Amino acid sequence: MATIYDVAKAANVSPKTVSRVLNGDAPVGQKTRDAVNAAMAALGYVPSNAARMMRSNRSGLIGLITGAISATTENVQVAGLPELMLVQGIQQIIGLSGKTLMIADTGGRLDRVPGLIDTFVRHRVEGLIYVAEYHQKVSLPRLPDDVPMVLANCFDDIGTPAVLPDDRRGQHDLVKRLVAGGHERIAYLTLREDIVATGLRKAGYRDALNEARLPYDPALVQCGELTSPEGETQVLWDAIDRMLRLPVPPTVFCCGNDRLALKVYGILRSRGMLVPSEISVAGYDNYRVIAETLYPPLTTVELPYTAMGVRAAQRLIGLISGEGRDDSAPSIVAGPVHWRGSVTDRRPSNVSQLKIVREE
Amino acid sequence: MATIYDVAKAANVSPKTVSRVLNGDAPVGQKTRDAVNAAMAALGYVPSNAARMMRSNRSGLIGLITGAISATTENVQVAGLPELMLVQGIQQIIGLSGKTLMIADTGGRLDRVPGLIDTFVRHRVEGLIYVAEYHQKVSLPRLPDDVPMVLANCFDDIGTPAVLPDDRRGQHDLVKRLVAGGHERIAYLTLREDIVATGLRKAGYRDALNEARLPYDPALVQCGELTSPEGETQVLWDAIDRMLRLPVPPTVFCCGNDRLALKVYGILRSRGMLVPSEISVAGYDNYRVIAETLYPPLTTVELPYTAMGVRAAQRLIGLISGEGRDDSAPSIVAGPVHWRGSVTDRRPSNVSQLKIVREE
DNA sequence: CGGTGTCATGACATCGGTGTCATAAGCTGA
DNA sequence: TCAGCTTATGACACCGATGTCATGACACCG
Repeated sequence: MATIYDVAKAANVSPKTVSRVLNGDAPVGQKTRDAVNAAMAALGYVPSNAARMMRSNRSGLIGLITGAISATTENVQVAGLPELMLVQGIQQIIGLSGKTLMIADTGGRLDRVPGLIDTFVRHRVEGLIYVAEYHQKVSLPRLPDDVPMVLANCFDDIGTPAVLPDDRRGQHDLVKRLVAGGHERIAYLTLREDIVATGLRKAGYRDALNEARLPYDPALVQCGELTSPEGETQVLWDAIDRMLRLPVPPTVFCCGNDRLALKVYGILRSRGMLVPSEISVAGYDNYRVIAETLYPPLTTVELPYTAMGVRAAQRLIGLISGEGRDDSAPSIVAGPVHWRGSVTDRRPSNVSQLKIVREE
Repeated sequence: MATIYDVAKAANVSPKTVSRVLNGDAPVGQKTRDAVNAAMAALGYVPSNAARMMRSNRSGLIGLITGAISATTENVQVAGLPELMLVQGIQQIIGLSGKTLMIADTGGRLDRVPGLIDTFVRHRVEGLIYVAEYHQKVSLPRLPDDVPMVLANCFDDIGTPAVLPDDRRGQHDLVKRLVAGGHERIAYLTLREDIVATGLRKAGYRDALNEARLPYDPALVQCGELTSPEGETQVLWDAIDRMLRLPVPPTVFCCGNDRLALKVYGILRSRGMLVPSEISVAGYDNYRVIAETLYPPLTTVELPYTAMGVRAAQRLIGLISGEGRDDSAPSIVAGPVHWRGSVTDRRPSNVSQLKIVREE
């Protein structure tokens, strides 16, 4: 591969002049410039980032660690894929800043993280983003002091800058809208109890009930997910069965995520109940392949992954350029409710004052 | 950040000795070694890849270009997400080889590819993999001669090494199994006509019918997908309606992909037909979030993305180490049929001789 | 005891760019 | 006409590793 010396020789100038043409950091005569450009084209010259980096000490690299890619095989359960949109949001901002994103995947094994961090530090990344597969608490090995890090979709004990979804508000907004639509018996099939989002969303669910002065009935809140997929359908079936047999059964099932809602569709239909005319269903995530493809399309809350990615990248860029410590609280990003055909209002009501995204 | 000189000074040795401790390429006395290790730990020294690369001219980097990540927002239609498993398969092999994968995303815009390639060449990647979102023909800008490339899930005119899914055989295997299960009127709701896979799978469908000496009825093969999601449900509804009104209606619907099958579930059920007791449904892709979550779970053909990724990475590693031109034909990778509850056999039959993956 | 080989270590050049400084040419204005 | 400035260009050191070669200290062998 041609070097700057080859180009200099071919153009009959000094290497430094070639460098000046490349970087435009000092005036170069037109004739010289043309000669250099011609030589570069003829030799197919591409400057070496390694050499440039050595001198300038700026790699232009941002490291991204994620389990998102590998999450597709194992653990489909919890993770799903949409957190990749987080990566995409990060891409957008990093690309704009002229830096290059290096993505490394944990392959689902947390014990690989230290190795990946080491690789990144060897490459002298200017900053690091860690993306978790779902909202959770993490604890990562310490980095060298001069490598800033931002956590996306997760947080830790030691106040590392983080970007998180507003699960509490999301569930609240959805339930509030359901209440406005006349629903008073709102069932909630939650995700596993040990998941951070579950606690937050249950709180949001209660917030909305309280606001509307509706009673909270624990019988309407049940866990619909298992760690392993075996028997999950059965658990879900039983939970739904119990709730439908209540003296005053629910008129709508909120589900912990869209995948669960997909399952609930099947179960309700095989019980002969029509969605949405006899029973309404709502999800969470706005996992579009599911939510938009289901028949009828699914009302759900968007997990604002793209926006979170954008936010995380912006915070990192800020840390890199500002050099200042960023000790501020986690950024909490809320997503809109997507109102689709899987929910019907129980009575006419004026909902125009609500900020709801309406589709289709 | 500490350098090898800092470590050398702290340990009272020469930089070269530190280098020897790092690389183990020459014997170092035990006491010296301990002193060096202590100094490295104390300073938090991490060697610079850039400097190492300059000297050795080996970057240890593999470039990967994909639209897969960004495909999550736009174009959900065609792409779906599972091709990320391709990336995962690649990761596995590349990680094993001790090299580092740099992933760049096109953000859905093909015009960004040249820029991404340029960035990679600047980083002196040792090889490049291009991953397409679905089986298609591509035409990429020429690379410098010394950077080998492998295409995954796509192919080009000029014989670049490629790895492709065996769409023809996949559809053939599925239909063959359906026939063995007693189905004789097999409907096929295809993807868009302009997609490479559509032609291949239709051929596979006919292959299987021919083998079984079943007649081919064009009325049973209809396109069920549109470029835009608007009105797609209607098109699908009409196609299904036409086929169900035939004098001898189909007993099973094969769908172009699992997403389409999900839609078909909804449509069939809202027509009051039970899956699978009254009508069977099969998909394609083994998009697990859909196929395993649907109720009943979906029979489908696996698009062997992980295996394709592994294959592509292996071919690239071969090109890099062997230095030999690899002009061999594209690698065609077949995936198994996943037999699940969405299809029932029409009559008892011995299918034990078929190589079918049975689940659940 | 001197020659030869192995072990342990250091001096120095080198990879491909860029920052610093020097220098030469051309132009301006008193 | 010459000091003083700008423009255009080159010489050289340097970034942080590692390959090459040299050197000194021993050990072994005939």
